[in-house]
Amino acid sequence: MTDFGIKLLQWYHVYKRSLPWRSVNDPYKVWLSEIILQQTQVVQGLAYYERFVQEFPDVHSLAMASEEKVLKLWQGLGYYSRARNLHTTARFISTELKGIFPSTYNDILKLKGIGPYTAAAISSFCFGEPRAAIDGNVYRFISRLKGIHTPIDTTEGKKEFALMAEVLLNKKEPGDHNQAMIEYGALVCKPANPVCNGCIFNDDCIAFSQKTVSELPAKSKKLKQRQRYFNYFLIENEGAIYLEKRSGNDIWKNLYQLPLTETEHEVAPEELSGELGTEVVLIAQKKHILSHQVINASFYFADKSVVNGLDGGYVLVNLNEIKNYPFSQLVANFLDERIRVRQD
DNA sequence: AAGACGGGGAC
DNA sequence: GTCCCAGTCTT
Repeated sequence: MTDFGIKLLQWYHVYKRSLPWRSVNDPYKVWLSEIILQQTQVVQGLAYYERFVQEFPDVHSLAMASEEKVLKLWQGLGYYSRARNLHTTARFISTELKGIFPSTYNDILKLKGIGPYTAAAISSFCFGEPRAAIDGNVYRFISRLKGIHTPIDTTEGKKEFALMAEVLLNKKEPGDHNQAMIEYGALVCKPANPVCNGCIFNDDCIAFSQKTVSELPAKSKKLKQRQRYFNYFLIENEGAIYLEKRSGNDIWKNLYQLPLTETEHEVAPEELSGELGTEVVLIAQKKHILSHQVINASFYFADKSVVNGLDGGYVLVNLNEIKNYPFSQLVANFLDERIRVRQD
């Protein structure tokens, strides 16, 4: 056992946060927590984890649920493919594997929605398999500690960090070691304003001695945002409105929305009315900013004839049943505002 | 190897 | 505004 590993575990046992998925050994719940926490901060995922455990206490109850129920519970968390894959995998485990969660890294890795990080996390946390789990926190911690400037989002970087993480891994207690590495990155070796003064490794930290902490970890890509223009139509029909289920490989797949036409540019209400052959009235405009695209949304009152002019299948939903349908936050916020207005 | 995929927290 | 978050899948 290395000196580093001992110091890390000592720190972890004193300073670790008390989190609900840490007090269980059930691989189902650990799996659930790991999927929820992918690209998601603990504070944001906590309430979702509690609601999922409450609603689906085991893999069979999750498998039995409809996808709409699962997506509704996931609403607001983003990256909805996580929810769809979670559901698919739950059904696979419940039926094909008789409810028995796979117990090795290689078998866990085969499951849909589970990649190298999550397979290492579950296999080490639940089954004591010595696999290094490398998430964003660990990349940051190791890059600074060892002064590695190789970009973490390249094949070369992934290999280099995987090797270093394996060297550092405490193979006697891989589960606690992995959690400690992650926790140290989250609480001490933070992205902004890391607590270098209070860091128990600052004597050994290459980046600290070279004053390059703020440069690490290095990344190669810079993501670009794309502008999109969504025109939504609120079409009321005797206490009901039309909804449409999104399909195709696009954002918000399988979530519901108001009937929609997407345009290349901003379109004036008069122009839109002309193209649709019926008058539409602008209700609200909203700029919905995501990591990789900006949705410029316009919401219109429209007549039922608009639905006939658009392609796609629509369902007429009573206002008191809308709450059962999963929506993007953009549409959910609009509907919340409209319903509040209607109740005034 | 490079993009696509959400939403919110922290600064 | 910027960057990041217990990453994975598709092309």
